[in-house]
Amino acid sequence: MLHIDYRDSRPLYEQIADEFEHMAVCGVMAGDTQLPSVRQLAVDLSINPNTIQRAYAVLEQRGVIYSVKGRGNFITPDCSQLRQNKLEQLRQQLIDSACAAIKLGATKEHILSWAQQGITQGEVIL
Amino acid sequence: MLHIDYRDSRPLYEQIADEFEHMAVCGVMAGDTQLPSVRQLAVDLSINPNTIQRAYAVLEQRGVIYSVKGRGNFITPDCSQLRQNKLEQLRQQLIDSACAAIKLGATKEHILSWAQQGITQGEVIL
Amino acid sequence: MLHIDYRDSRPLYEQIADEFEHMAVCGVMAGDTQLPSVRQLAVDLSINPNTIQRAYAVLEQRGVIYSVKGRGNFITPDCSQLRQNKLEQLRQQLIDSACAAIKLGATKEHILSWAQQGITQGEVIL
Amino acid sequence: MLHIDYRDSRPLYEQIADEFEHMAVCGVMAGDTQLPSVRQLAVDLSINPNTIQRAYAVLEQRGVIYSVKGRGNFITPDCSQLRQNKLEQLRQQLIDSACAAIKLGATKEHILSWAQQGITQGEVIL
DNA sequence: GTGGTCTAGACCACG
DNA sequence: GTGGTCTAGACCACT
Repeated sequence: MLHIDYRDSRPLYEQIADEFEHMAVCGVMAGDTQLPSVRQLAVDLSINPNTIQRAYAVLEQRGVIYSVKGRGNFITPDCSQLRQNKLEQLRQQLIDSACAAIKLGATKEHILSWAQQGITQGEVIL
Repeated sequence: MLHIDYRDSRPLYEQIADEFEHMAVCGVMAGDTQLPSVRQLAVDLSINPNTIQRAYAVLEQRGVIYSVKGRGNFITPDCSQLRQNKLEQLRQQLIDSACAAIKLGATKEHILSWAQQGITQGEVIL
Repeated sequence: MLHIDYRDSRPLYEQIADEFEHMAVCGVMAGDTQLPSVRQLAVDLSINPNTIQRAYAVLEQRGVIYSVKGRGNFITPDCSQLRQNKLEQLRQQLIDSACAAIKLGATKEHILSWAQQGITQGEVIL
Repeated sequence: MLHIDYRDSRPLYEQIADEFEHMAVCGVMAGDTQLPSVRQLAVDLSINPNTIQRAYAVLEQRGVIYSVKGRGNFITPDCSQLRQNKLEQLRQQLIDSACAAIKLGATKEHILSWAQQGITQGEVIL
C-alpha cells in the first residue's frame, strides 16, 4: 500500500509518482505490471481521481509507465535506462554533499566514514 | 553582490536567505557584520522590499542573523552551532545517497570513489 | 501476422486498420483477397472482437475493403484511387515539412539533401 | 491573438501550447517575454483557467517557458536548442514522407519537385 | 495581482 | 470497465 503524508510539502501527485517510480526502478514492480486503476487508487487513498491521473501522467512523461486507453497503466519493461538516470542523480548528490562538507571544515576521514555508514546501511536492508 | 536566478523554482526570499546563510556559515561574512538594509537591497536587486523583509525574517528565525530595531540586521557571532547543524544535514544527505545507490546496485567501490571525487573537488576550491 | 504495439498511443483499432491499409495500398495484399474473419483475428491477436469489428468498419469507410454479408471482408480491387490519395497526402506532408524547416532557417541545400536521403532510403528497401 | 479550433481532435491545452511554442521557436516572441497570465488568457479565450494552466505546464516541461510564482510565465531566452530539436523533427518527417512516397511508386523527380515546392513556399512568406 | 494544487463532477473515447 | 479532457470553484504560496 502506498503511503501518503499530508504534512509533506511536496504535492500529493508527486509523492504518489515518486513512490511508484521507486518501486519500478527497484524492481519491486516488474515490467508490464499493471498499476491500480485511477479510480480504484483514488478511493483506496481517499484522494480525488484527478490527482491520481496527474501522478500517472507525470510517470508516463518520465518514462516509468505507459498507458493504454481502455486497458490501464503498466510499468515500462525496460528499466535499465531509468536505473542509470537515478544512479547518476544519486552520484551527483553524493559528490555535492561531500564537496560542501569539505568546504565547511569536515575532514577527509569524516566523509569516508559517512560513506561507509551509508554503504553498510544499504547492504543491511538487502 | 547577491545572485538571483528568476528561473530557479525556489522562491526569491528563499534564494536570498540561502545565499546569506551560506556566506555566514562559510565565514565569508564575519560575526556582527551588518547586512544591507531592506530598502537598499530591494533597490539593488530591483525586488519588492517585502521579499527582502521575508528573507531576513527567515534568517532571523534560523538563527543566522539578529536584528536590532532602528539599527539594522547583523550576522550572529557564534556560528559554530550553525555550522554543526549544516554539517549534520550534509552527513545525513550523504548517507542517504550512498544507501539508496547501494540498493540500486552500485558497488561499495563506486560509492567510495564518488566520495573521494567530492573530497578532491571540495579541496581544490579552497 | 499483424503487429500490435500496446505501448503505441494510437487506439488498437486504428493500428489494425492502418496495417491492413498499408498492405492493401502497397500491393502486399492483392484485390479481392479475403481478410481473416473477425472472430479468427480476435483470437489470433488475443483482442476483443469488437475492436476488430471496428477496425474493419473503419477500413470499409475508407474504401480499402468491402464486406459481403455471410461471406467475409475483401480488399477493394481498384487500389489506384487509394494510392493516389495516399500519395497526395504524403506530398502535402513533405511540402509542409520543407516549408516549416525553411522558416526555421534551414537552407535550400539542407532540404534537398534530406529529400535525397529519403529517396535512397525508400529505394534501398525495395 | 491565439486561434483555438474546437473541431480539432487535439486537446485544447495542446493546441494552446503548440501555438506558443511555434511563436517562441520562430522568434515571434523574444526571450524573457512575459506570456499572458493564466486567468487573463482564460477569460480572453473563454476557457477554464485550469486548461491554460495545463498548457503552460506542458510548455514548461518542454523547456519553452519558465514560470515564476507570483510573477508570471516567460519565454525561455535560449531557444537555440529548441530550434534544433524542431528542425531534427521536421527532417525526420520529411525523410519519412519521401521514403514512403517512393515505396508507393513516386519517382525521384516527383519527390525533388515537391521539396522544391516546399522551399519556395517557405521563402515566399519570409 | 501571480502561479500551483486539489476537489468535485461531467463527458468522451477505447476495449 | 479503462484512461483522458474539460469545467467550476476553492485554497495556498509568492511578489
